[in-house]
Amino acid sequence: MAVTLKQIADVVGVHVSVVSRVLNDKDGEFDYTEKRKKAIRETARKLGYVPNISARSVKSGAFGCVALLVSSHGERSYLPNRLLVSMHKELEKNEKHLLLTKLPDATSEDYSRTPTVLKTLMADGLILDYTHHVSPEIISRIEKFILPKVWINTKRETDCVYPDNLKAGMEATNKLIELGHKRIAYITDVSYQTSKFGEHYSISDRYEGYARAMKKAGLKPMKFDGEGKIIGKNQQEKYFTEILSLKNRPTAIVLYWSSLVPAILSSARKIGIKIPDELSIITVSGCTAQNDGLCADAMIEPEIEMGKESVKMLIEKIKKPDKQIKSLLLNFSYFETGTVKKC
Amino acid sequence: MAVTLKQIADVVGVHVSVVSRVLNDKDGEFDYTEKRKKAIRETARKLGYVPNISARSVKSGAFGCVALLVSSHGERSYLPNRLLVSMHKELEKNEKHLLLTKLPDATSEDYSRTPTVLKTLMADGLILDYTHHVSPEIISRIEKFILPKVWINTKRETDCVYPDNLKAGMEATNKLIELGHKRIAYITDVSYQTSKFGEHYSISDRYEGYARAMKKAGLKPMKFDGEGKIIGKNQQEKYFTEILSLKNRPTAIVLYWSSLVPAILSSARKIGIKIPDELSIITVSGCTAQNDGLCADAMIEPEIEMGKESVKMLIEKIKKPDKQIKSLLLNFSYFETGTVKKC
DNA sequence: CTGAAAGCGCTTACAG
DNA sequence: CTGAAAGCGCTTACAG
Repeated sequence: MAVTLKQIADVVGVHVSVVSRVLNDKDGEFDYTEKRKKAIRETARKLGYVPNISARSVKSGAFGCVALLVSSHGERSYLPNRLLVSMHKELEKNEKHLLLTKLPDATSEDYSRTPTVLKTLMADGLILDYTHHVSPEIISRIEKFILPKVWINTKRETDCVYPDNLKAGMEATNKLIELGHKRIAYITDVSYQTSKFGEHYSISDRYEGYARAMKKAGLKPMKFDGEGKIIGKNQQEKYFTEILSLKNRPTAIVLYWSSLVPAILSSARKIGIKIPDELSIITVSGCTAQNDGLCADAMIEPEIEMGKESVKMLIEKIKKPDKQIKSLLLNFSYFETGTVKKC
Repeated sequence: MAVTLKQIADVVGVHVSVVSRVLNDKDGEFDYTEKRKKAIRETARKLGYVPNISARSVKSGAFGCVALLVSSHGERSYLPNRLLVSMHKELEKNEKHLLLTKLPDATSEDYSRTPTVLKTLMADGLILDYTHHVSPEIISRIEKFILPKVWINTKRETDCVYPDNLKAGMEATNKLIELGHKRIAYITDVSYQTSKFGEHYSISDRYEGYARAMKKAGLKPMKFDGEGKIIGKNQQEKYFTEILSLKNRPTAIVLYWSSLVPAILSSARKIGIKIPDELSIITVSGCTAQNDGLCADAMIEPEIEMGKESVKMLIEKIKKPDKQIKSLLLNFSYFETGTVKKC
């Protein structure tokens, strides 16, 4: 079906090797006549020749491709637009493509099925976008896999790029402390189910950052976690109404994730608590939330940097597969919408 | 570096063909002894054999891979999490991988550089995630490219899967009309820059849906588009304050995209307009906004369906490359947060 | 019933 | 200076 070098060679009346060299501009040391080169190039164009990358790979031993393996939970997975775009940008500089693969889901029955990228040679390296929800079997299979790899969004000593969630929790809290707040609550993401394979490191780290900042300022942590239960969408407003009706209600809130912002806002509105005058809010969220209508100040995940840095680290590892690289921590940025004020 | 069939064959003392057949379970018609088969399998495991997919592709002529080409604008591009995940899910059923490529950006200097996927055979088909910001040269090069392709998120007669933006605009408007609203405003996304290569079809279609619904109800359209100018983040609140202070101010708003929700909410709050009692809001947004803290009722883009249906269509086209398939329109869903009320 | 050989499309070291 | 041949890793039709 597809046109091959051989077909061009037959039409022009030369050997495939000549065609290959001319089309790849490797004719530097060869003195093919301009006429012949032109004939080859034109025939290639006329026939609609497109080189077959597989054949090239077999020779070169490289794939020109990096695979991103993403852990997921049902329809959700940590795969933000900005992360992908910045990975792509950095890969482009290195003339590599991006292959996307979802890791088997903890909620699915086949949660230890090995994905094809881990059973086949099809990339030069792996980026593991690992939040949680991945079975220990798969993790160990990944670790044993021959290709160079870099982890993102998880906490590892080496070969890893991840956001500094502890610092983010600390910064958000300090910001509120500096504005004079004393009763600062930390609210976990009660809308989201934890995994049977454990929690994401950000859950403990963000809280830990908050707790340290509070302790350092001599303040008592106030943590609300719904007692570990998941609170459905239509119960969330009630949940916050209870918190905001407490005798010593918090004057400021640090929120694990922005999913609960609507519930807090509408609850505050109904009770008659004005934001930011009577209640300050800082949440954590992703880059796109800034364009998608987020209504609270937020610590924004360093998705762009994570994409870029992980690719750079992987390229380095592809060049020197045995080298262990010290992990890289990334800072969050701050997004202002006006939900934070002096106490 | 990587282990090959030959190495296994040498260790076990058989021919490569035997190894290939045993490891691929193609030994049905062959009567290799259990002992030999076991030796081959164990050696493969011990050496850490992983088949090279390129070599396989060269033989089979197929790549087991579908490329997604995404148009983009700077760091932005239409690449929602749910779209990717659902594509991946459907591709997995067909044992294909997903290759991600960004199309050259209208804002970059090399906006007509052909991406490698369009110069090389590396996939069995293409999905074109085309919003706008792509140069006409590239579009025509895509159209000429030999592989089967399916377009998404754009309006084409055939080989295309796209959200019914006209209907979405109509439904949002009708919902407000049924609740008794008469002064319903349509507000464009004044925060977003249009492209030099034209607009996305959703811009005219959503408005057209709104306009038709208004007309049918005998109401006069009220369109606010900032006179075509881009309004920066710190000017948006003022923009809405002006609109909401008009003598005959709208009692309801249909919003092109959710990016402006924070500005509307805080503007309404300051003027003292209660939501939803005195102002109803319906916006349009993506799937993830539902988890990322969207604070307004919204028509949600059918990202999951678009991913699934586009892959199904492409698989069909890969089987029958010459077949033209009638385009598929998808419905938006409705996300309720409580910003809509009777007038 | 089994193994050796041909061939997929390409590139490049090597012989003439 | 040029062209034919070898070979990348794999699969499978074909000869013994």
